[in-house]
Amino acid sequence: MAKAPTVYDVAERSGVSIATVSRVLRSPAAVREHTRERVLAAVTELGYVPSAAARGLAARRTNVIGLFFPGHDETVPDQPVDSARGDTVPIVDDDSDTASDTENLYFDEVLRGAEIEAWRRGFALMVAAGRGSSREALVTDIAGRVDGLAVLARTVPDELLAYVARRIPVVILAGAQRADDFDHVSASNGPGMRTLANYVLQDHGVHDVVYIAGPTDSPDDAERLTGFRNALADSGVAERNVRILRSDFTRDGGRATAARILAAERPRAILCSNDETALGVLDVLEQRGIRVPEDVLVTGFDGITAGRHSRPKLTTVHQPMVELGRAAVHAITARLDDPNLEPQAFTLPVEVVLRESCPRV
Amino acid sequence: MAKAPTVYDVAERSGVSIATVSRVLRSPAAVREHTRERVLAAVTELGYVPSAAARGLAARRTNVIGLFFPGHDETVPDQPVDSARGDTVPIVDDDSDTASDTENLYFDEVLRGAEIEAWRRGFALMVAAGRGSSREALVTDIAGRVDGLAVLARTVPDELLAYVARRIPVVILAGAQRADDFDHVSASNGPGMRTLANYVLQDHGVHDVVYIAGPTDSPDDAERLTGFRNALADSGVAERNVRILRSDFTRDGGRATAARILAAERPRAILCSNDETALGVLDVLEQRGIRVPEDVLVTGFDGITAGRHSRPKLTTVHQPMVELGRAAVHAITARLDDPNLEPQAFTLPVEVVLRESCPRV
DNA sequence: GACTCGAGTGTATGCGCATACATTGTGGGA
DNA sequence: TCCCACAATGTATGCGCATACACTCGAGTC
Repeated sequence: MAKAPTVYDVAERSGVSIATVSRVLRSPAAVREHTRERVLAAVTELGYVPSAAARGLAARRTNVIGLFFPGHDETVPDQPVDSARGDTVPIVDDDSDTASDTENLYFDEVLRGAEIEAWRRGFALMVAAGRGSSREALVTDIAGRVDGLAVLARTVPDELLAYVARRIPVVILAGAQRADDFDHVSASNGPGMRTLANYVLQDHGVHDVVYIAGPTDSPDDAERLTGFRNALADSGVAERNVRILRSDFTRDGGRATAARILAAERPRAILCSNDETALGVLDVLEQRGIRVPEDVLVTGFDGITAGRHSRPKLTTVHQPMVELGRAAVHAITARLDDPNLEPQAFTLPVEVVLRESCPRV
Repeated sequence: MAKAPTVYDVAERSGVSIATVSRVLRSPAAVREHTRERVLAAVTELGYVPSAAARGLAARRTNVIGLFFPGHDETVPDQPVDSARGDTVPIVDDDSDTASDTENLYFDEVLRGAEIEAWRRGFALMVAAGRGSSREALVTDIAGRVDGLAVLARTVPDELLAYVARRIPVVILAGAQRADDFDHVSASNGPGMRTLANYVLQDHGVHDVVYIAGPTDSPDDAERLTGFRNALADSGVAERNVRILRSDFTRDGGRATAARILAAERPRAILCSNDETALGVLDVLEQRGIRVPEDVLVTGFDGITAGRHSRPKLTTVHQPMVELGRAAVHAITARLDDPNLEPQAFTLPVEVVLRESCPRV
């Protein structure tokens, strides 16, 4: 790596001042064509690459947006990376680990959306995982590098967000719409669940229903539960005639809860507040030879990929994850354009996706 | 957003010089504890967040690593992001699009590995998708922001990489080990396929085999094909006794190729150079009532998640994608530490994963 | 008691760029 | 013909930080 050329080198080589070089790069229209060509030629010859640090310093903005997502360091070994030794290739049996492909996929799509939208608006995207230790250091480190920050809900403690939000716009992604000063982007959890539940209660005419809620600290879950209750009201079903249980959003939790449910009288439908729970329920039902959807209807929420491949395929409410990422970036840029905006809440539309576990009637 | 405080503000407030403030943040041990505490108190009170741009400029390094991956703008609409209008939730039928979860997942895991390793080494991670248009602008834009760049193979034209590589280390991820000046990180494609093919040829004793290769411009594919040929030699099978066809790495391509294969005499095994192709083959076999593995063995390569959920589950060679990401960052940091290193090639170990489509004998 | 030495801190400078302002050149209107 | 407006370019400055170097001061050293 030779020492990187600077505007000064380019200016000297093309016989202009550094201001002109800068203008060629930032506002080409302000420079005569002849001059511009000479400068660009020098740029290419020297292999000039503008320093984003210097530009950021001078322009007082970095044109970078940060995206914070939940951490995962537990799962990766601390060992150094090694090359293969020799050509030995082990042969192992099925490695199915259903745990790993849920949140990942969710995040992957959010990232995709954020990246696309950021690029369209002329920003680069920086990513970081929220980690258990020294989270604070990470957050301020990232905060110093970006013009705005999107944070997956509950990845970062509130007081830390507040600290960062004193300097740059912060948007909270896919959590609750809380009454705080942050911008929020999320999906219509309540209406989604309400529509799906009404489909079961009315179109399928099934009133004998169990609802499996998620952890109490999840704001999404609270909204979904409310949606379910609204559906009960819509359909004229008294809440005391249905069971509402709590699980923990995991597949294992779904299995355990399904076992509890089946210990009593078997319901005609089990509505789950997320897909993983529903997959766990399906596991238990299949294992006991209970047919889905003939004996029991099952539904989830989220639209994770695994639900498309389950047996039977899972009916669910699909969240627009790519759009969530895009909306987050949109919210940040909107606030950068006008810092005095009132705190905003974007609620993105969802879709009920009917598959085998609760088919179209 | 109030104007961000700087080292000068912190220095003034805590009654020290800016040099001391800087030292408290960068090398705390060099400052007396009493002083340090005063400075840190001022930092907190003012909500000081160091400017990465200024630091990067002064220190001549950004502590950011860039990750370039294949683009995907085609799939996302250009419309602005809207909030939900009212609470209308559409109800749609199954939306299965098998296309979307392959490369994504692959990239997601690479990203995960890169992010983890970067963080461990004190770097932030910036991501960008290689896009059709104005790729050049994007690349140099990112290049100016980072200390090193990891690029998914064939995302960026070679001459552009060469341009960037004049300034910062560039590592090519998961492509061929080409004879160029870049560092390379990839998986043992050849040995992986060789081992899997030998398992079919020897352990299963199946010699009546068709091999479906991928596109000719894929270096990974070339390595896999070589691995297959080595296995033929290992097992004493003449190449003229097997068929080698070419497809395009897609599920649709797999379907079409399977149809071609079945037009002639049906083989006992079909080895595919990637998982998607294999999934397409499975589609056709199931549709024609041909049993897998009883009638035909099928294998893939990559270890994508969809292969764990297929019917039957797909035997494959699993690439360590998280490790690829980590290794890429490792390679970059190694070169930053010692720019005079010879070009390196990391080849990461793979695993043959036996599932239903070609079970353990 | 003068001297050395090192720990702790301050002063001054430059990193590479954007940009306000100054300067020069050019054509059109009076 | 002279002046002015505007286009094109140059000059000078500061963005916020890291760091080389200078400086101070107190504890040893002899």
